[in-house]
Amino acid sequence: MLASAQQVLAEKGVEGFSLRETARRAGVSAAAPKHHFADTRALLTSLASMAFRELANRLEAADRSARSRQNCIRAQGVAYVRFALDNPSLFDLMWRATLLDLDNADLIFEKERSFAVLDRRVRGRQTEPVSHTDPAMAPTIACWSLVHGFARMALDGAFGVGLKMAREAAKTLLPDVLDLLVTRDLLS
Amino acid sequence: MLASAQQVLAEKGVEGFSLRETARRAGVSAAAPKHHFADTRALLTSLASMAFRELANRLEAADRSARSRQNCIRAQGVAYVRFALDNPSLFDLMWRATLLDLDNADLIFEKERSFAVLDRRVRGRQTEPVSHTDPAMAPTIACWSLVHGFARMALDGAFGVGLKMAREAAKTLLPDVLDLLVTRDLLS
DNA sequence: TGTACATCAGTGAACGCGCGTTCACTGATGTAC
DNA sequence: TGTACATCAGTGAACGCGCGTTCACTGATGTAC
Repeated sequence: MLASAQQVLAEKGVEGFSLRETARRAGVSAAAPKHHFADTRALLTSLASMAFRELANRLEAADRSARSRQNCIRAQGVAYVRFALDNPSLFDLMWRATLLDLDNADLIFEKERSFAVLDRRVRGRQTEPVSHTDPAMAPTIACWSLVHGFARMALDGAFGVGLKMAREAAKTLLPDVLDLLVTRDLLS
Repeated sequence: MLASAQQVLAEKGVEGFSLRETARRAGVSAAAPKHHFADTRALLTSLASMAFRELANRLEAADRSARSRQNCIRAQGVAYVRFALDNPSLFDLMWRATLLDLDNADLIFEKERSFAVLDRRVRGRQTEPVSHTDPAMAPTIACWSLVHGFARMALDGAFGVGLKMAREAAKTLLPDVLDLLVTRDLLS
């Protein structure tokens, strides 16, 4: 069921997603999904949770792959954008608040985990986790915003239409952008 | 017609938008819009063009309102996020490549104009405009990404669900984030 | 100044579409005694 | 070991919904002569 849903999402995008198509893909009648998911929202929330889990894992792996703090942050940025470009529809879904059950414990947990990976590297381990809106979070928010905005713009065709051009632009542009970020030469 | 469309978009969001509802709002039959717009895409593209024009105007006004380069950039960032939070659905639409006619001359012109306002201030007037994917654009891309990402996350509920909380978070968090950007102390 | 005609925004009924959802049902699997 | 019953995923037909689109039409406005 979840596998079919992922297929449909990847092919049709968030807009084109439907329970019926998912059931069809799973080779099952239109009414069958009701036995497993109350509604589309519940199903999509499951997918989003899985996506955040995968993202957190990738960020952690990237973080482990580098030594210096700067390189760790750089690696996380690259991993973040790659995840987005590898899973455009899923990445879309993860941020569509209106389609998800934001109170879902799993979703909250994995989302928070993703965020914590970057936060730990940016603000350091010494500081206790605080609310996202605490002024102390500004550096982490800034980093996340930068990378998130880059990923979104790439996906939305700001660097050329189509995934292929987005990937190309990311390859040539993202390293420079991250360099500016970590070397603090953003505005020279 | 365009005014009704804007109303419907604001109320129902990009997903809930429909030609029929727009016609209803305009007090006109369902078939009437066909005389003015070939399809939904054409209508939405018009709305997006207007939105980019407005955004460009606001960025220009913000830029004029400050003196130093740092303050100009800061002001543009605030104006960008305010525009997004003032027009959530419209801001959504502006970046929905699948729903727009990306070849539309008006749309391209106004989008490019918006981008140029920031670029002129970040890279300076001396440099000729180049392709968005040129490595020389990295500083502008970085700034735009940061602000764009912040706006998107605020709208997507990363700082709390609902527009009210998003606005509050923007008020307390954005100045700090922009400070980090313009003082180059992003990673201390 | 008057007549004939073209243009064109809007009408209202009808169409097929895919959607989520309902409902009584079937049939396999597991469990209590 | 065998029988009776509960559970539950899946069926397939039917429902109403809002959607975009079509079609022949009406009626006002503008224009050529």
